Amino acid sequence: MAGVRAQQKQKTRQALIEAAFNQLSAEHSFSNLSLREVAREAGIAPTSFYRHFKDMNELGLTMVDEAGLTLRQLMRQARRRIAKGGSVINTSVHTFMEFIEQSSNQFRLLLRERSGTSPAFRAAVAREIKHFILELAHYLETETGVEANHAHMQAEAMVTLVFSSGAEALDQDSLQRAELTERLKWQLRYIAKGAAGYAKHPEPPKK
Amino acid sequence: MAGVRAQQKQKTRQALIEAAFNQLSAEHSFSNLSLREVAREAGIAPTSFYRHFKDMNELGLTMVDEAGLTLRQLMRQARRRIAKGGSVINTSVHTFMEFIEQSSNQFRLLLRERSGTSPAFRAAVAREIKHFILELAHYLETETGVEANHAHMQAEAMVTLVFSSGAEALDQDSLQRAELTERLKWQLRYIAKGAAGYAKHPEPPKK
DNA sequence: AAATTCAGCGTACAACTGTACGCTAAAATA
DNA sequence: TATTTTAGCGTACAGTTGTACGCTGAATTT
Repeated sequence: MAGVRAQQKQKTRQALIEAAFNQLSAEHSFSNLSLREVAREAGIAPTSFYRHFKDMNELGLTMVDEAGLTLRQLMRQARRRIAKGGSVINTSVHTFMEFIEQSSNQFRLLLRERSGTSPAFRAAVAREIKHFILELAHYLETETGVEANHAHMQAEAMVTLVFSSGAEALDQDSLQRAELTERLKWQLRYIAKGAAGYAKHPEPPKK
Repeated sequence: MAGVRAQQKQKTRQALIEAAFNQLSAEHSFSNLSLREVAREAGIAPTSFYRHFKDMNELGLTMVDEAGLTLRQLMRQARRRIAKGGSVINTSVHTFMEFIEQSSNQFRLLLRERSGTSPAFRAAVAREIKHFILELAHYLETETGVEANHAHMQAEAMVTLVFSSGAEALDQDSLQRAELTERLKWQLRYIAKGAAGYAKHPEPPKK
């Protein structure tokens, strides 16, 4: 049983999602996408939209999930690179910038809806970012021996900076982007250095 | 010459601006305000709108300016408080949180349009934030003796964190807000501490 | 082979949008 | 006082939006 029917349905569902992502851009945000335009780009009649989503809102939440998935996959990749001996800051920043370059519209969605108009959206994005933060916090705690609460605040600050730089990077060419990345790394180092003083088992002063 | 005519014009112009700010909220962002609704709330006919602004866009830019002005006034106030002997971090954070509480819709505008769909808006917001950063950078440089470039990166990171926390604070009650503020202060301290190592005239190790 | 399910379509409608155009009355100017 | 200027209004229109409703034909189930 191939399930020809269900298979086709999945396909146009995906077409809708992709059409919506395509219409996101620097000039077009989710909240002013129209159901009709999305349907048009996906190649179906406006009314057929409802066979897949009850709402534009429901589409949007699905898109947030998808963007979150991409982000999590990237994180896993970063972890692998780090495990292979890459520097944490370098690898993470570099990986994140790849995300922005390759999936800019997915990032744009997360970025904008984080402070957007729909509470459900904001919550969904916050949840995705939380993953990010928790994972980093855990890493920092075990790896640098910083106290749990401090590790969490540190992770939070770092993720905030990375996201914010990502937002700036969206508008920039690769030269500016390289400078931006350098600055970001410095800023992350400030935090790492500043937070290092709060280790669980305070190590004896170096040397 | 009171200029009765011009005076009245200014008044309804301001009414338009305030109507627009009123319609901004957690659920309503600038890009989906409608000219007609704004005109309705301001108590004028839709077509009269054009006597004051060529565009909704032009209205929006005016609003960004106004929000920026509020922000700058607040900054000046913070500086006065600091000069009177307040701690820099405490005073700044506290002042900023006042801005968010008292002018949440102005802050919402800056927050959202920073990563919004109009390049002109993004530029305008960026300009306002730049003021903020430059001023802080200058303060850090002269006051803590950190090297200029580092001072700027440090200021940038701090402003980013403050803004980001402000965004979160918008959704929260005063208890959560208090916790958030505490966390933010820690994070700022990380940065201050971490960046302190890059002073222009490296001071001899303390004591 | 007959019956059921259902993705997609076309039509239709009411609500709302931005804005062109010309009028009016009051303020400003001459 | 006579003339000009202009903020604000009402009408009008074409375009777009979301979505209710009923149909169709092919895939699926019985």
